[in-house]
Amino acid sequence: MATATLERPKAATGGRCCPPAAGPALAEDEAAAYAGWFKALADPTRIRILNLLAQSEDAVCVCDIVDHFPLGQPTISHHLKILRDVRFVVAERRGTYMHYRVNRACLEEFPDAARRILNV
Amino acid sequence: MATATLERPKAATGGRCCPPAAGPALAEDEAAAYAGWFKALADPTRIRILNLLAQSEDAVCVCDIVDHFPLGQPTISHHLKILRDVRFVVAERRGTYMHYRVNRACLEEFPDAARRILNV
DNA sequence: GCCCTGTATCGACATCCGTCAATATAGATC
DNA sequence: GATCTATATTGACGGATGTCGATACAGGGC
Repeated sequence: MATATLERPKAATGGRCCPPAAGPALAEDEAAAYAGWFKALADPTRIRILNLLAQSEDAVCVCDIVDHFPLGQPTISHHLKILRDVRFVVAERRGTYMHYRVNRACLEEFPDAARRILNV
Repeated sequence: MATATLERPKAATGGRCCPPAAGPALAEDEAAAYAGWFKALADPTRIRILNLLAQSEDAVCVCDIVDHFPLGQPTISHHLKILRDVRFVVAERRGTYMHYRVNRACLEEFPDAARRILNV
C-alpha cells in the first residue's frame, strides 16, 4: 500500500520531530473569551483607569477620571465602555453624574484563568 | 479676587461631585508594560498556542504547532515571536527544528500583576 | 559543494483600535 | 418647557494588528 507515503514526510528522517503533542485543550470560543478579556486590559490608559478606580473606596465620577488623564472626555467614555462590556467596572447613576467602580469579583477570576490556560 | 471662578465650575452646584480621588498610582510606563504584556494575550490563537505548549511536558516543535491550527506557518511563527518577545515562551534549537515551551516563571507573575493594578 | 526541509522575515492587504471634534442624550434647575 | 451640565454616541482619521504569499536563512545529508 501507499499509505505510508501519505503520512507526513517530515524530512529525510521520515519520522516525527517530537512526541505527538495533543491539540489545545481550550476550545476556540473559550480562547476567544479569554482573549476578549485580555484585550480589555491591553491599553495603558485602561490599566490606569482601573488602577485609579481601585484606589478609591467608593465610586468615582467620570469628570474626576477625565481630570487625571490628558485625553478628551469622549475617549475616556470610550475606554469606560470597554471596561464595562467585560464587567471589569460597573457604573451607577447619581443624578446627572455617572459613578464607576471596579468589579472586584470579576477581576479576581484572573488567577483561575491563568491556571486554566496553563492547565496547572 | 477672581480666583474662585478659576476653579472647576462643576455645574450649578459649584461643588465637587465626589471626593478628590487620587490619580492612578501606576506610572504611565509601568501601565504600558502591563498593557504590552496583556496585548500578547489578546488573541485567541496565542492563547491556544500557550495552552497547547502548557499541555506538553517537553518542548514542541513549530511544525507540530502549525498542524493544530488552520493558519499558515508564517502566521504561527509571527505569533510565536510575539510570545517570545514578552518571554511567555522560550525557544530552543534542536538541529533543524525549533522547539518551544512555556516559560512558567514569567506567567506565574500574573496574580502579582493583578494585585498591583488593583492594589489589594 | 549542492539540495532539501524547517523556520523566520518581508511586503502587502484588510481590519481593528485609539483618538479627536461634533453632536446627541439624560437629568437637574429654573 | 427652556436651559444648563455631565455623559454617551457618531464619524473620521492615522496607526497598529492578523493574515497571507513569496522569499530568505539555517542546518543536515548527499
